[in-house]
Amino acid sequence: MAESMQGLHRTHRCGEVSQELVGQTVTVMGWVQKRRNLGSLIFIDLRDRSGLLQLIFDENDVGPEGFAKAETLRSEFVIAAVGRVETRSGAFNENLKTGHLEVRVTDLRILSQADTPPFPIEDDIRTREELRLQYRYLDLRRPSLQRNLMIRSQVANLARQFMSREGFLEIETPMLTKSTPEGARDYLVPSRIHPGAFYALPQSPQLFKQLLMCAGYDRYFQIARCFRDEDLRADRQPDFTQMDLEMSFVTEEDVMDVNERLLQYLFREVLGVEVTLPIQRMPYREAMDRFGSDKPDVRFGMELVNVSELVRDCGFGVFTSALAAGGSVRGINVEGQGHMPRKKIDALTDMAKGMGAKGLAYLCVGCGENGAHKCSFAKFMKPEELEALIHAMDGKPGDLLLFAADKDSLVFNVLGSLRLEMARQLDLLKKDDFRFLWVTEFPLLEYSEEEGRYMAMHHPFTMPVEEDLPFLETDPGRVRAKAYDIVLNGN
RNA sequence: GGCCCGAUGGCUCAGUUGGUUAGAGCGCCGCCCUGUCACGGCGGAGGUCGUGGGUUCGAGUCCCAUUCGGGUCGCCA
Repeated sequence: MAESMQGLHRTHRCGEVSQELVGQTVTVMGWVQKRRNLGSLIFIDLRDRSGLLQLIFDENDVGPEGFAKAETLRSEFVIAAVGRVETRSGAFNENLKTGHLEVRVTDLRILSQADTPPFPIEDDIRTREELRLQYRYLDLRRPSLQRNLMIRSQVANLARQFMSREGFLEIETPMLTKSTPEGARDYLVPSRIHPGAFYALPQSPQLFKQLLMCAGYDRYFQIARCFRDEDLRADRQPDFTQMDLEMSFVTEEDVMDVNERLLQYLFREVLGVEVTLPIQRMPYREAMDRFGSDKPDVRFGMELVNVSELVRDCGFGVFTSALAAGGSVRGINVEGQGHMPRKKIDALTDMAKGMGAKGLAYLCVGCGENGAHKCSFAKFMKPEELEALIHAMDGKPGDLLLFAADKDSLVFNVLGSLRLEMARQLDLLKKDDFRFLWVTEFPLLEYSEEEGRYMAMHHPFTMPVEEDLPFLETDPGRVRAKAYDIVLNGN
């Protein structure tokens, strides 16, 4: 039997009950997180989006009827409680914002009873996602999810303030549109008026923002929903939100500057993290050479080393044939991991093979008997060639050197992924370390083996770098674009 | 779409070479408890082992099919 909240008015959220309110009467409403029944004393942790607050029920304060009602409280009951704020007379709970306080309840109403939830409403649960989604309204009660959506709201709010100060207009663009030739597949919506015809949902507001610039709106931004009809990944949604902006009469520098200052502002206001400007820049070519990725995680080193020239004439066929085919041989030095068990190295090899590599060459510096090297290809190389290789990799005794030999794109992919995998295994990725990076000078075009022609690497709305214009006809793959991406910790 | 993995009480999992009555922790229910906050104590309920078929004296366990889910690759600025 649910009771009405008639006549009651909430005075505070749970997390807002503070020291200054001690002695005052408050009215709080929320969900029962936890009940601790000690017989003639009942403690309830009350939850709302602001946090937890302990309620105490004593028959002397709440009366026999109220106490009997309190005894029926269970997880996720929605209740209203009136009572006096007190400093706890028992031990404090230092894990709680309100851990020194409690509310001694004088009036309790059960606004809604609840079934036992199918999974606990708390953080760090291991319940499978399918079940959480089935009970989405329960999952969304969990503090970490509430925090995510609250931060998102805060970010949107701050971004609007910032962009407005910078002279940007927030303009909404259509959802039901014609297909735009971007990389992904469009979502289609059938048209009622034109049978057989379809609207496309926008993959981005790309065309519209360019129209707005043509029309003289000068600076535009939008917190834009985008739709891409591709298969999902753990970190990929078919519809997502992006901060979209466009500016007239500006250079790349101006665009990067606004973006940098926006990020700095958001990180400062939301996380209290100070991002130092300007953000480091790195050409695409360098990012690939050093990190094997166009979105490098620069929180740690383990950079790729090109050893192609060193091994060009060595006796190891895997290396020489890859070079003969126009590829390269590159390596990474996983410092101090030379004694990694063979099984784990094999797992890395399998990972490389999964990405299309034929194998993975390894060298454990000085980890064999009597300080010899443990190495998958030592027998194909002269000792001095091996030493030169170790020297080039800056290998010290106890280091693990991993080599990939193939065409460049594959070598980058394999070593870039192994680099990240090793960093994960060695716990090198600190969560509170924020390393921004601009990757610049992306290639304009990329050769598609599937299509048998050059295609736009990012999207077809990118201006080529002026000095590369002569290569557009002769060597299209060489043309750089005025395209730049900002990367944070490899994302 | 290819390949790999999984499905056992409400949740998360264990279950040996096929062999008595399928277990654990948490949760849930009841009784007791005035300072708990992972409360504590005692007692209890709850599972046709995803579905269908097969092998066998006997299947949670082996085989086939199927459904659902996850990962990965393809795909995706």
